[in-house]
Amino acid sequence: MPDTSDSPVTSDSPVTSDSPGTRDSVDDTRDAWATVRPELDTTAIAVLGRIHRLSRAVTLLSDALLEPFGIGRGEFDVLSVLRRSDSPVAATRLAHLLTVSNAAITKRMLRLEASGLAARQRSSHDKRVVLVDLTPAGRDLIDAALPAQLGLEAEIADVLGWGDRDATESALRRLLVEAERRLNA
Amino acid sequence: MPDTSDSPVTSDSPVTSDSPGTRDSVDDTRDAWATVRPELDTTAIAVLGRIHRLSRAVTLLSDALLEPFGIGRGEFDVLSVLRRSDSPVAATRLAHLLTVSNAAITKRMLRLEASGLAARQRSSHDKRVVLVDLTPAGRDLIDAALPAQLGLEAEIADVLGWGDRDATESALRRLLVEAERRLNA
DNA sequence: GCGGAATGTTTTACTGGTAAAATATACAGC
DNA sequence: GCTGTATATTTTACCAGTAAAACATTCCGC
Repeated sequence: MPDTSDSPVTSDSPVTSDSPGTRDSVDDTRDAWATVRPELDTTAIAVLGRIHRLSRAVTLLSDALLEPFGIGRGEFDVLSVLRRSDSPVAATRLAHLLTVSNAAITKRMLRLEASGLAARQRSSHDKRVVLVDLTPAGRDLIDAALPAQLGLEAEIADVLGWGDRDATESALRRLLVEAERRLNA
Repeated sequence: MPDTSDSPVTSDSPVTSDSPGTRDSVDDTRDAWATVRPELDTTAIAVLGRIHRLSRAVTLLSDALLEPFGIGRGEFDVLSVLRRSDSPVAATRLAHLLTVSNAAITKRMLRLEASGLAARQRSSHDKRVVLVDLTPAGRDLIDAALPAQLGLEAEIADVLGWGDRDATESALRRLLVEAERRLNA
C-alpha cells in the first residue's frame, strides 16, 4: 500500500512529466532520485520498477482470491501446470517450469498429497523420477479456482485499450525472452 | 529456468501466433491451455503472466549482483528509500512504501543495524514512532550497489526501441495505477 | 557387467517473510 | 486530567522458500 498522494520527498521538479494522465508510485520514486542524485539514469526503473511493483500488487490481490479454496500460490501453480498437461509431469520438470528449487516441489507435493489434490508415483521407466498427477479432486479445485484468477487479471489488463494491449504484450514478450535468455545463460 | 524449447504439451495449434519474432514461455502456456480448455480466455495471462515471470526472472538476476555487497533484496530496498529521502523515515512509512509488514521492517532494521548500515532512533515528537536513517557506511554501500542494479535493468529494457519504451512505460503506468488503486481499496 | 560420473528426489539446516498478540504512547471527549 | 480508542513498533509462533548434503538410480566407457 504505497500511499502515492503522500510523496516520499518534496516533489518539486517533475522529471517524469511525460504522464498525460495520473502519476503512480514509480513517478514519485524517480522524482525523488532526480532531486537527490540528478546524474543517475533511472530510465530502467520506468519499465522494470513498474513491473516489479505490478507483479507484487497483483500477487497480493489474487492470493486473497485463493484463500477460500484452501490453497496457496505455490500449490495453485503446481495444479495449473498439471491441469494443462495431459499426462503426469516429472517433479524436476515442474521445478523448471515454475522456476523454483526441487525442494520446493517436494514440499508443495507433501501439502497437495495431504489434501488429496495431487499424487506422486515413481516412474517405472526410470525409478529416479517421480511423476506427479492431479487427482479428480485436484482437477475440480483448479477448475473452480481458475476463473477468479483469470478474471482479476483480465479486469486489470482491461485498463489498456485494444491496440495498446497487443503492443504491450509484444513488448513484454521481448523483455521476457531477454530475461529468460540471461537466466538460462 | 523454464526451458522454452522443451514444450509443456505437444504444441500443435499455435493460438498465440501473433508473435512475429521469438516465442516465450507464456506463449507455450497459453497454447497448452488452448488445447486442454479451449473455451478459457487466457488473454489476461498474455500481459500479467509475462509481468509475473519477468519480475521473478529479473529479481533472480539482480539479487545475484547484490551478493558481493553482503546484503539481500530487503535491505537494499530499505537503503534505497533512505538514500532518496533527505530526512529520516518512520518505520511504518517504510513498510507502506515497500508494501511489506511492519514486522518485516523491524527484522530488516535488526540486520541493517547489526551491519552498521542504518540506525534507529525514537522520534522526540512522538515517542511511538521510530525514525530510521542511513549511516555513512550505508550511504556508501547503496551508492556502490546501485549502478549494477540499474545497469542490469537498463540492459534488459534496451531490447525495446525508443518509441516502444515510452509506450510500454505508459501502459505499465496505467496498469500500476489500477492495481494500486485496488490494493488500497 | 563394473566403476564412476551424472541425474532425480528428498532431507537438513537455515532464512526472510507473515499475522496476530503484546507493549507503549498519543489523542479525543468529557 | 482520566478513560477509552487509535496508532506505532516489537515479539511470538509459524510458514514457504533456499542451498547443500544425502540418497537412489541410470548411463557411459571400457
